[in-house]
Amino acid sequence: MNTPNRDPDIEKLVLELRRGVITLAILGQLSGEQYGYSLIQLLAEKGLQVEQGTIYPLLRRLEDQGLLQSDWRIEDSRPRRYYVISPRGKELLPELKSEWSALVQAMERML
Amino acid sequence: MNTPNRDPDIEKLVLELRRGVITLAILGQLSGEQYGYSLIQLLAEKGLQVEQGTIYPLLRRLEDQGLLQSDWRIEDSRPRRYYVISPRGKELLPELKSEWSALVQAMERML
DNA sequence: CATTATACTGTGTATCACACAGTATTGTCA
DNA sequence: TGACAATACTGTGTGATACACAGTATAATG
Repeated sequence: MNTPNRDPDIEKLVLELRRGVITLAILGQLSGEQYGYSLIQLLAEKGLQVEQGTIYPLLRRLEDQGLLQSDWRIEDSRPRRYYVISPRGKELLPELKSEWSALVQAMERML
Repeated sequence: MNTPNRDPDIEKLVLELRRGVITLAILGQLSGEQYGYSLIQLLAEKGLQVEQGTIYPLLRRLEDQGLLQSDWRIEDSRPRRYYVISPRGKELLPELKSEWSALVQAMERML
């Protein structure tokens, strides 16, 4: 993975760009249930590449912070930990969204 | 400073959102010369609050990385360190911009 | 002449994305 | 059937970095 053949300077900057956004993306997508692996694929589909080593710890962290809920379930075959946004998360999401669009607008004024 | 009376959880998340963007904003604004203090005000005008403790180290770091150039000058009264984008920075900026809009678009699909 | 605004230099800390390593199960297809 | 890829997770370590906090010093303003 890791978008090859690209200037490593750019790579680092882009990584920092993406950084904060990942949490917002996850909260936005977890109105419906997802487990880690499916979430990675979902985000990739929408154009956001995120590593396993990023997603899994992040999901646990967000659950610790009370923004997500999870339960460990054995459907189908493999056991999977399913995550959904929590009430607290639902409460914060719109505010985060509006902060995001404020940021996007500020950037539009600057670029 | 520090946008008062706001949920500290949100504050932390917004901070992470803003994080990577600051570099992009600075590069975008330094087509014209600025010194640290004036840059802070310029960004604030456009809607991006950044602390002194963020800007000054960041400017030095970006110069170390070769994205900015500076010279120390005594105009008017006080001595000031003036920064401009470097050739290298000019080279990377468009690529960073397009990564940014890709990110914005991905977010639009998700929110 | 005291206070505020200007303008900078540090040091320290917490957060966090990702690298890397490891485990185990379930297809798939030759 | 047996190797290999895909699926699905846990865990540790590292590097980057925004901001807090502290300090210095000059200029403008009342």
